[in-house]
Amino acid sequence: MLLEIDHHSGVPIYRQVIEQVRRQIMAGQLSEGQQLDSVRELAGRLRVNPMTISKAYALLEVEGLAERRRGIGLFVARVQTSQKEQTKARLLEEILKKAAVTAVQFEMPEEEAARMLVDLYRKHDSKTRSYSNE
Amino acid sequence: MLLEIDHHSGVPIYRQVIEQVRRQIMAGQLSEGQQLDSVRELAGRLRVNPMTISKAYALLEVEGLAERRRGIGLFVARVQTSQKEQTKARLLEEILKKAAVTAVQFEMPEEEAARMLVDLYRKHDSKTRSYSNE
Amino acid sequence: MLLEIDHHSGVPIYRQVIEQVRRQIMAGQLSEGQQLDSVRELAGRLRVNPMTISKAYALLEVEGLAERRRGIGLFVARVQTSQKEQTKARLLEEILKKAAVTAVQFEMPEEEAARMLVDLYRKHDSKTRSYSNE
Amino acid sequence: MLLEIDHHSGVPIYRQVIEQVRRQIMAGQLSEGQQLDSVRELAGRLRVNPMTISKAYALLEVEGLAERRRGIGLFVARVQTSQKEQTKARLLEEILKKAAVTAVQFEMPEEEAARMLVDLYRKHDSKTRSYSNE
DNA sequence: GTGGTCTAGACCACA
DNA sequence: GTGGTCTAGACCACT
Repeated sequence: MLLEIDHHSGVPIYRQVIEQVRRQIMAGQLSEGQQLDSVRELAGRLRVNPMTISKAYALLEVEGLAERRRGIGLFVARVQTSQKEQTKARLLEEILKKAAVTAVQFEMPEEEAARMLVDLYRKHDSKTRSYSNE
Repeated sequence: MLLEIDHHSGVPIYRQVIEQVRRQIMAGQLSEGQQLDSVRELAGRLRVNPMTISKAYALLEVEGLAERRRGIGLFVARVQTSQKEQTKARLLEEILKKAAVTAVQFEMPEEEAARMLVDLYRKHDSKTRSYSNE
Repeated sequence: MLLEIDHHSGVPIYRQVIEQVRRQIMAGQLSEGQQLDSVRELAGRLRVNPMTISKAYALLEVEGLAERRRGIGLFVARVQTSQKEQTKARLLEEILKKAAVTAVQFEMPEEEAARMLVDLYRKHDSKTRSYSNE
Repeated sequence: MLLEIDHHSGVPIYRQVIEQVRRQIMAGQLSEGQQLDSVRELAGRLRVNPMTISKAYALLEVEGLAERRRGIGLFVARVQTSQKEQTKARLLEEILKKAAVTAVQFEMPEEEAARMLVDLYRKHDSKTRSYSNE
């Protein structure tokens, strides 16, 4: 489970954890039934207070994305594929819209914005693939 | 000076003000030397406490984007064009990168992401232009 | 953390706090990573409103001299030694220059100015040392 | 009458005016009976609001350093030599003390502080003399 | 426990 | 008229 915490972003740590776990579940990088890192392990690795992780996990459970199995740990819950697709589409549209609005406001031509997006896409894609080959 | 405050976003009001004024300065919608709305006027219009606006303005001054002239008001500061362009480019790249990463993670093909971006661009662009024609 | 506030100087309290904390950090009396007094504690001790202290701390953070760790407290940030030395040298030169200009303008001979400076230096130095021996 | 206003120092303009005129009177650069620049002229030259200069002049009059002759203008008042010397000594001690305290706090050796003071003294002195020869 | 944000309202200083 | 400062007190979020 790869998580990156930015201590200086102003975004609460527990939210960063939720956000990233949620994304990975949506993207299928964390699949149904898979066990999440234990609170202690994750807290130790990220060097944050265990209570913070515990809070994030509790909220993921409330959200229905994770299930607690007593005495064992937390597992990725079953999510309707349709709902998953819907959420993914919503998140994508949100972020693309922000990008579009910024480009319009700063007067970057649409072709240039699209080109830049594709460039960044390819750069990130190849990096990701090389990781998954390791 | 058009500002929109979302009281339910969780983002502090003063930060929303800073963010939007900063963007408008960068985009040239607020030009060098132009006077900003007075603290009291803006506070009245947005229905927030004057101190909240004052805090936002103070931080814009610290950031070097605005200059206070005592007893007169707050004015858009002189910003090096090169620095402005640099900041704009950085902001654009940041947001486009987030979009690209999301698209990769959710396995949306690059062409589709680019097409969606252009769609949203045009939609927002035409909306903006119709405003400025009013 | 020893701070002295002069309520009658006309200098805003939050600025006096910033100024003194900044100096102590520069002088190494507050060292990297050290925790500052909590907002409430300092406010109580100095008998001022917590918001006033909070404002000072927020600006120290903007200045890069302090780091907030949410829910924990404020800590002295890591400052490059070279930058620290530079700042100290600048501050010293500024104040010495003001003194020199005044002496020239009031036609006090250079030897007398230097002698007076050394006298005052020793007086203050011995006072400081006796404090630290308590 | 040479005055320099720093619009970014945070010190009120009228105080900067008072401060500098007072110093020049103390130093004898403005001598008893000499006429001060008119409010309009000085305001025009410094590019500040005439009311600001007017306020400064009024306070100099209250302080007894200047005398208003109706219909003519403002003149440097007669000041007891003893009082003048006293004020000069006080101002000098104040500024030298600040320098000494800073040097002690930043651990600059007294000899180095004294040497630096003398250097700055000579530099400023020679600059001043060359001006007065023009 | 920590700091952050906001309000309502007062008073000051500046131009 | 402008912005700056401070207070008292409430409520929130984070650890």
